[in-house]
Amino acid sequence: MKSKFDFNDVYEVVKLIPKGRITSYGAIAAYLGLKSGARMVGWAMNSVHEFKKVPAHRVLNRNGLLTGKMHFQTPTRMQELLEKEGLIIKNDQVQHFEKVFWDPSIELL
DNA sequence: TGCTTGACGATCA
DNA sequence: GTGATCGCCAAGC
Repeated sequence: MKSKFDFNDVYEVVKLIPKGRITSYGAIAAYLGLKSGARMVGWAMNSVHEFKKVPAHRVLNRNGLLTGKMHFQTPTRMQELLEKEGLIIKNDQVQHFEKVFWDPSIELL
Protein backbone atom coordinates (compact mmCIF):
# COMPACT_ATOMS: atom_id res chain seq x y z
CA MET A 1 0.00 0.00 0.00
CA LYS A 2 1.37 3.33 -0.96
CA SER A 3 -0.07 5.40 1.80
CA LYS A 4 2.68 7.87 1.28
CA PHE A 5 4.03 9.58 -1.74
CA ASP A 6 7.20 7.99 -3.07
CA PHE A 7 9.54 9.65 -5.50
CA ASN A 8 10.90 6.33 -6.68
CA ASP A 9 7.50 5.29 -7.99
CA VAL A 10 7.19 8.44 -10.01
CA TYR A 11 10.68 8.03 -11.43
CA GLU A 12 10.03 4.45 -12.37
CA VAL A 13 6.84 5.27 -14.22
CA VAL A 14 8.43 8.19 -16.03
CA LYS A 15 11.37 6.06 -17.09
CA LEU A 16 8.91 3.55 -18.52
CA ILE A 17 7.47 6.12 -20.88
CA PRO A 18 8.22 4.96 -24.45
CA LYS A 19 10.13 7.18 -26.81
CA GLY A 20 7.94 9.57 -28.71
CA ARG A 21 5.25 9.33 -26.09
CA ILE A 22 4.24 11.62 -23.26
CA THR A 23 2.06 11.49 -20.18
CA SER A 24 0.60 13.85 -17.65
CA TYR A 25 1.27 14.42 -13.98
CA GLY A 26 -2.29 13.47 -13.18
CA ALA A 27 -1.98 10.18 -15.07
CA ILE A 28 1.06 9.21 -13.04
CA ALA A 29 -0.62 10.31 -9.85
CA ALA A 30 -3.70 8.26 -10.71
CA TYR A 31 -1.54 5.25 -11.50
CA LEU A 32 0.13 5.59 -8.12
CA GLY A 33 -3.29 5.85 -6.54
CA LEU A 34 -2.95 9.48 -5.56
CA LYS A 35 -6.05 11.64 -5.61
CA SER A 36 -4.81 15.08 -6.40
CA GLY A 37 -1.20 14.06 -6.41
CA ALA A 38 -0.56 15.91 -9.61
CA ARG A 39 1.15 18.56 -7.56
CA MET A 40 3.08 15.92 -5.70
CA VAL A 41 4.28 14.49 -8.97
CA GLY A 42 5.32 17.91 -10.11
CA TRP A 43 7.05 18.43 -6.84
CA ALA A 44 8.83 15.10 -7.29
CA MET A 45 10.01 16.26 -10.67
CA ASN A 46 11.47 19.27 -8.97
CA SER A 47 13.52 16.90 -6.85
CA VAL A 48 14.34 14.74 -9.86
CA HIS A 49 16.54 17.59 -10.84
CA GLU A 50 19.12 16.09 -8.52
CA PHE A 51 18.82 12.63 -10.03
CA LYS A 52 18.16 13.83 -13.58
CA LYS A 53 18.02 10.24 -14.79
CA VAL A 54 14.37 10.58 -15.65
CA PRO A 55 12.96 11.80 -18.99
CA ALA A 56 10.97 14.53 -17.30
CA HIS A 57 10.52 16.17 -20.69
CA ARG A 58 7.99 13.44 -21.45
CA VAL A 59 5.84 14.50 -18.54
CA LEU A 60 3.49 17.36 -19.31
CA ASN A 61 0.41 18.80 -17.73
CA ARG A 62 -3.14 17.81 -18.58
CA ASN A 63 -3.23 20.29 -21.46
CA GLY A 64 -0.11 18.86 -23.06
CA LEU A 65 1.66 22.07 -22.23
CA LEU A 66 5.37 22.21 -21.44
CA THR A 67 4.79 23.78 -18.07
CA GLY A 68 8.07 22.67 -16.56
CA LYS A 69 10.30 23.64 -19.43
CA MET A 70 11.72 26.46 -17.37
CA HIS A 71 13.01 23.98 -14.81
CA PHE A 72 15.24 22.27 -17.33
CA GLN A 73 18.82 23.07 -18.09
CA THR A 74 17.47 25.44 -20.70
CA PRO A 75 13.86 26.45 -21.37
CA THR A 76 14.18 25.13 -24.91
CA ARG A 77 15.76 21.84 -23.83
CA MET A 78 12.38 20.24 -23.22
CA GLN A 79 10.99 21.15 -26.60
CA GLU A 80 14.18 20.11 -28.36
CA LEU A 81 14.08 16.67 -26.78
CA LEU A 82 10.42 16.16 -27.59
CA GLU A 83 10.83 17.27 -31.19
CA LYS A 84 13.85 15.02 -31.44
CA GLU A 85 11.62 12.09 -30.49
CA GLY A 86 9.27 12.86 -33.33
CA LEU A 87 6.82 15.00 -31.42
CA ILE A 88 5.55 18.31 -32.69
CA ILE A 89 5.66 21.28 -30.35
CA LYS A 90 3.69 24.37 -31.16
CA ASN A 91 3.63 27.35 -28.86
CA ASP A 92 4.98 25.23 -25.99
CA GLN A 93 2.20 22.77 -26.59
CA VAL A 94 2.36 19.21 -27.92
CA GLN A 95 0.40 18.62 -31.08
CA HIS A 96 -1.63 15.41 -31.41
CA PHE A 97 -1.47 15.25 -27.64
CA GLU A 98 -4.15 12.58 -27.35
CA LYS A 99 -2.31 10.45 -29.93
CA VAL A 100 1.02 10.50 -28.18
CA PHE A 101 -0.50 10.40 -24.75
CA TRP A 102 0.77 7.44 -22.73
CA ASP A 103 -1.35 6.37 -19.80
CA PRO A 104 0.53 4.06 -17.35
CA SER A 105 -2.72 2.76 -15.93
CA ILE A 106 -3.54 1.45 -19.42
CA GLU A 107 -0.27 0.81 -21.24
CA LEU A 108 1.29 -0.90 -18.26
CA LEU A 109 -1.80 -2.94 -17.70
C1' DT B 1 4.72 26.87 14.83
C1' DG B 2 2.24 28.96 11.06
C1' DC B 3 1.79 31.00 6.42
C1' DT B 4 3.10 30.88 1.52
C1' DT B 5 4.43 28.69 -2.61
C1' DG B 6 4.34 25.08 -6.09
C1' DA B 7 6.68 20.90 -13.11
C1' DC B 8 -1.46 20.33 -11.36
C1' DG B 9 -6.40 19.07 -11.84
C1' DA B 10 -11.13 19.57 -11.59
C1' DT B 11 -15.14 22.27 -11.01
C1' DC B 12 -17.99 26.49 -11.14
C1' DA B 13 -19.45 31.05 -13.06
C1' DG C 1 -14.17 28.61 -24.45
C1' DT C 2 -12.09 31.49 -20.86
C1' DG C 3 -11.22 33.04 -16.11
C1' DA C 4 -11.26 32.27 -11.31
C1' DT C 5 -11.38 29.33 -7.07
C1' DC C 6 -10.67 25.22 -4.22
C1' DG C 7 -8.34 20.99 -3.06
C1' DC C 8 -4.43 18.22 -2.30
C1' DC C 9 0.25 17.39 0.26
C1' DA C 10 4.99 18.58 1.12
C1' DA C 11 8.87 21.86 1.57
C1' DG C 12 10.69 26.43 2.45
C1' DC C 13 10.99 30.53 5.18
